[in-house]
Amino acid sequence: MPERSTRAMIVEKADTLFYEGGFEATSFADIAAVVGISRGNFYHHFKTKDDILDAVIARRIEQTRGMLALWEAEGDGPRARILSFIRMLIANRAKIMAFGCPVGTLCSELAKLDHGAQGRAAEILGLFRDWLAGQFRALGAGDRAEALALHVLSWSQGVAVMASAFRDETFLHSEVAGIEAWLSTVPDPAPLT
Amino acid sequence: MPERSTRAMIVEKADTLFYEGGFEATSFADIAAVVGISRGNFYHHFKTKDDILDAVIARRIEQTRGMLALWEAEGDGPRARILSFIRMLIANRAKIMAFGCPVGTLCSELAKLDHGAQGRAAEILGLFRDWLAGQFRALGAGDRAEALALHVLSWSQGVAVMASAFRDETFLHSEVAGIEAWLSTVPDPAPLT
DNA sequence: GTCTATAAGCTGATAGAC
DNA sequence: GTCTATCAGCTTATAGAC
Repeated sequence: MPERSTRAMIVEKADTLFYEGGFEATSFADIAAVVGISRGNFYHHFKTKDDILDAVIARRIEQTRGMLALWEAEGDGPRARILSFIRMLIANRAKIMAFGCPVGTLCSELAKLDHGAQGRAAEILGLFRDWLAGQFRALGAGDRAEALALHVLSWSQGVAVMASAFRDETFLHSEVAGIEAWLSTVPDPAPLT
Repeated sequence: MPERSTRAMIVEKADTLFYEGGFEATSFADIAAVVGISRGNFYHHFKTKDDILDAVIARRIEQTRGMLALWEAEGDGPRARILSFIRMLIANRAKIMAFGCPVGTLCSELAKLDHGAQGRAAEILGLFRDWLAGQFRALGAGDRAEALALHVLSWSQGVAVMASAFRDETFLHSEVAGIEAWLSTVPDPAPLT
């Protein structure tokens, strides 16, 4: 299936370019140049730029599902699984300091563009929220599981924004340590939220 | 000074458009249409689009300084002053849910564009950080004042990203309540950070 | 200080040869 | 399935009349 290969390559490169340069600022010419095809050929695979965005979001949803399933399978208990999520901030720190969180920044950009795909992009955050809520439930958080999940997700989004604004790796590490310390108090965290 | 008036109007309208639609997606034509001048006239006041961005950032820095000075003058003690900052999230909730935080989203966009003004935009966050750190010092936080300031700033950035991604006002209110509850434990906050 | 007219280049998108 | 050639429209930016 040579067709699927080229198409998959376009989506993969577009994903990276949308992340590192933004959706609107990335042109067909940019993607075509990286993939190594002509602009004309492009339209054999995708009719509009929005179609590429849809494919990129679908790819990210699929990859997120795969990652969550992996953490679910490999993590030794819910606390360790939540740590897998938090430590993404460390594992991807170079890219996060340069470009922020791929999902958070895409949601922000699409919101400003008043783009119809904004809701679908937010679904990726929803996958993390639901998975994290499941882990907190397993920790005995009960009704507060979803609020705790949103809190961790929100905290990590804030860290990503700040780390990229200030390009400050020390801050990133100390906030991750803060999240981990907070997590050790769950399911009975102090005053929060 | 009729010149300054037109120039000031351009900066004011550009500020709003950059916030609500993004810097790159906003064209000279968009700004000119809102201000009510021709595109040609535009270049009498600003030579390049980057010049407008510089002016917008300078305006935001000035307005932030003014706001911080007001909170400083009117706030009844450091705890009340920090609450003034936190409650911006509530006061501006409609715009935050639609477009995120004006400063955080601008920093994120400029980072992706690899724009030279990114550092200047981050200075606005720096103003908040330094002011908050001063308040935490006044609360007796000592050496941890700056870390606590960054934590509040980061927390509020995360809330802004999540509130706009999910368009969820309930979440926004409950996180603000969480920040306030956490603040009441300072200068001796639990496990944190 | 504001306007119209215009330039050169990039944008997303199309048509049609191979 | 990939290419070249082309389109209309928009972009930032300039020149020059009033």
